[in-house]
Amino acid sequence: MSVIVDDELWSAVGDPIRRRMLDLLLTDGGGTATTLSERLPVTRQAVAKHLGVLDRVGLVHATPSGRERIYAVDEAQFARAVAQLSSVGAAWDARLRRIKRIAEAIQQSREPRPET
Amino acid sequence: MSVIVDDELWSAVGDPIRRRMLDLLLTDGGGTATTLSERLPVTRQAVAKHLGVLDRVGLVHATPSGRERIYAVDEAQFARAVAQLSSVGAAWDARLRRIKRIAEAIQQSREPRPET
DNA sequence: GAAGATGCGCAACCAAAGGTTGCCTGAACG
DNA sequence: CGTTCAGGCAACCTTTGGTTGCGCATCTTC
Repeated sequence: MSVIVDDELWSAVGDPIRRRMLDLLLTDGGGTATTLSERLPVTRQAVAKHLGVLDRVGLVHATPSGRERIYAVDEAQFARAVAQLSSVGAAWDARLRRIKRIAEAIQQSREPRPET
Repeated sequence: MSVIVDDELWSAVGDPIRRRMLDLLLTDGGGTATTLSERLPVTRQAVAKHLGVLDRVGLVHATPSGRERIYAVDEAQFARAVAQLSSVGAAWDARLRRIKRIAEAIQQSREPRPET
């Protein structure tokens, strides 16, 4: 029962800069490579590349407006990414619980009378 | 309110191969670079490097046994990683809900009383 | 409308990370 | 012993994230 996710989507949100970009885009409702780069520790070009990655997996989409390209989060796709995140978290959490339960059972059967 | 996580921990589980490795280690209760590589699409050396990364962030630890090095998941640290995953998922989920609620409110206020 | 400012895309280049092959050491076992 | 097999090391390649530099297009302002 392995945890299977869309590696492309996951790796898109796996980058810390891209996570912060998504955060900023969600907070502000949209932004350009330039405006984003002003609030990030990387150059505009780096931001542009990240936007390209996010665009390719459909997490954001651009709207040309004059000489600007305004990017906004695609909520549907973003929701899918969040769902995957949650499902992996849940699956691993469940697995941890199971392991802990088993470990306790073993310990109980081995030392029915623990001291201290 | 931005989503802040331990980037080291996150990027450790951000790699798809490392996620599958953790999966395998959890399922089997432990393993060596060699045994893991047999079930992964990469070479033993690549697996060894990944194990090094996971070891450095404390997600796994090795137990020398003869000429083997048996790796196992550190459950406490792994639990922390899972918690971070979940918290990011939850935060983004909440944000999505809020946006959707606002969007609905706007639409409602616009529909009964259209423009100007 | 021309001139400067501003936003963006492209190209070259650099460094780090993931991956590979090859080799060598050292424990296990006949 | 000699063989075998797991693991560590080193060299090298490719991808990816990052930078600088430049050119083009679009605003803006006189």
